[in-house]
Amino acid sequence: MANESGARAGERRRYGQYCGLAACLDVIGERWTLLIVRELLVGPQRYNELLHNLPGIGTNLLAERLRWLTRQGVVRQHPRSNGKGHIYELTAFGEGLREPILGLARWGLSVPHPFSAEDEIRPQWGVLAVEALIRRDQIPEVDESYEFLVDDQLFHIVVKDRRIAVNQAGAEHAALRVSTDAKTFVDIGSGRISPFEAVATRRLSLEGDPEALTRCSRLLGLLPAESARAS
Amino acid sequence: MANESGARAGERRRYGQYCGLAACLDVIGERWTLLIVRELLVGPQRYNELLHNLPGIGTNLLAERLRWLTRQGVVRQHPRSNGKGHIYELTAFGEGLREPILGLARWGLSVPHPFSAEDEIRPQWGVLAVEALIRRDQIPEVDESYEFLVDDQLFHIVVKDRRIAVNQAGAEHAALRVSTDAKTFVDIGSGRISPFEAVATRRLSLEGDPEALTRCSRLLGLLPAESARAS
DNA sequence: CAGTATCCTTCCAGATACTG
DNA sequence: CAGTATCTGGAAGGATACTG
Repeated sequence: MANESGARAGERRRYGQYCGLAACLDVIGERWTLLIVRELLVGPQRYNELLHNLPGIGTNLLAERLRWLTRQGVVRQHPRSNGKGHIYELTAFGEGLREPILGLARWGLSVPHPFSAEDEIRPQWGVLAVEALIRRDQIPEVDESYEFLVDDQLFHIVVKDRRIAVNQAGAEHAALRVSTDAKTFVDIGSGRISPFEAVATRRLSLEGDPEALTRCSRLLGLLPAESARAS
Repeated sequence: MANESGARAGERRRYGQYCGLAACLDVIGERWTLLIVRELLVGPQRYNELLHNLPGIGTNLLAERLRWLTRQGVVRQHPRSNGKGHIYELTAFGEGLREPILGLARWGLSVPHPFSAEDEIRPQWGVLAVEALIRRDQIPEVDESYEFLVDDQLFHIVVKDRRIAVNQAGAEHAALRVSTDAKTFVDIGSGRISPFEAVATRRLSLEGDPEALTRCSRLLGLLPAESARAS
């Protein structure tokens, strides 16, 4: 009886258009909603983790959005083994937003002046940036993996048989190990600085095969594609 | 001096996150914005056309959004040859939203009950639905084209050398000509009815090679992929 | 920890009137 | 025709205090 104001199913504002995009926005178009999905794309999280990772959201909004996304089948809430509280995760349906969201994120990185100096940052957004930047048409022919440590987030890209996977945790035998802070990471992703420049200014440290760095940079679209010569 | 309330550049609500997706949503995340971009993805339009194709938007909102998108470099406004008024079109930067938007639209079509009976519809949304449904991994090996007449919108898909293009206007030698209304079209796209069912109930008429219909349906993901047998 | 309840501000829809 | 400006009720968003 309490949630009548903001969440009565089917009565919230709709575009009322017989169009796939409008239908999509009816579900995930409200403020904050897509950012919640973004968080869950990196992995399941608890309520308070989400609250922390979405600076500015306000607890009522988060609760309302989670309720809505659960009703819509985008998010699932399941009790934790210890019996205390629950954890939120994407359903298979919600996972279907991964590609379009990565596409939007890539576009966002290409916005002329996307960020302000006071903007908040969380290391997992670096994971997202990497996923967004991967060029499916620039996959190296060498099977190898690249490990990244962004603040305290450890993850890696695996290249195998010209296929790509991004995984949490460290890689066993990484051809390249990159260590940096989240801000530098996103700056590289948005083209504000080059990976080489970041190394030179000691904002980023590298370990491993220099050739692998070139392949990795190319994979992420940070260098001109294939066989282009430096000018 | 008049637009101080809603449109002072750079002062509007931002997420304030150092993240590509947040930056993207700072630009196109507000209500109606992405639908305006959708309209312009199909082709340039004048103010009043946009007003008509975005039922419910309200003239002030449209004006404000167009001003904002122009400032952001997503939309360009250029005077028409006859000197009267101007026409709005996407910039190259705005065009960069095509893939993610098509992805969102495809996802929207997969929402359980996306539409309501009173929803408005415009034929060009059918063009968008087709673009959204194209499976890059299911391109026929036969070079041919498929023509669609959706209400009064004529367009076609060209398959050539395993590459795809969607164009306005009719095709010269279409292997398949499909004629239907926009609602049926979107219903097929969202899987509510099959193309064959639409033919059987005379909501859709076909002309051309039945084999081409199968290839085209497969290309649009309306039939199980490759060599799968009907069960 | 995981949310509700409350209060206040901002944004949006729709109507309408106005300008070049 | 192609917009811009203004107004108003109502809905959504934001901050914070509070509860099981």
